[in-house]
Amino acid sequence: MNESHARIYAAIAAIPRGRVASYGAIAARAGLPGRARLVGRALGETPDGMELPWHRVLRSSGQIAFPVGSRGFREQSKRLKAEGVEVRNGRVPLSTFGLDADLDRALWGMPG
DNA sequence: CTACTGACCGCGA
DNA sequence: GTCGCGGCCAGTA
Repeated sequence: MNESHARIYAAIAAIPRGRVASYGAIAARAGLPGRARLVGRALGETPDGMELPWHRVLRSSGQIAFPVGSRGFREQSKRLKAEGVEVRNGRVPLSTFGLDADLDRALWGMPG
């Protein structure tokens, strides 16, 4: 656990229910542009017991990062559908469920 | 030190 | 839609 991880977790925790964000976007929101891989690593090291909407984090293509059919894949897919997010072939249409500019600003952007 | 790997990304063909 | 390539960087051998 370090500063970077803490900021990454905070950014993920801010994703609203029924919405998703990409690894790259989370990295950027955490003040770590270009460090998408670090986000993946941080998620893999999530402390036990920590509540985090990790299932709302996808690749920039909208694809679930886990191998199709794996435990993680099924779990993530299940959780997303459970909150109304459309998952087709392990992929989510970011144009519909991704954080658009307005919502993004309302969430993380600098409030006027 | 090099080499390889990994819940990634963007660009070009 | 597919491939390939370079970028990113922490961990491990």
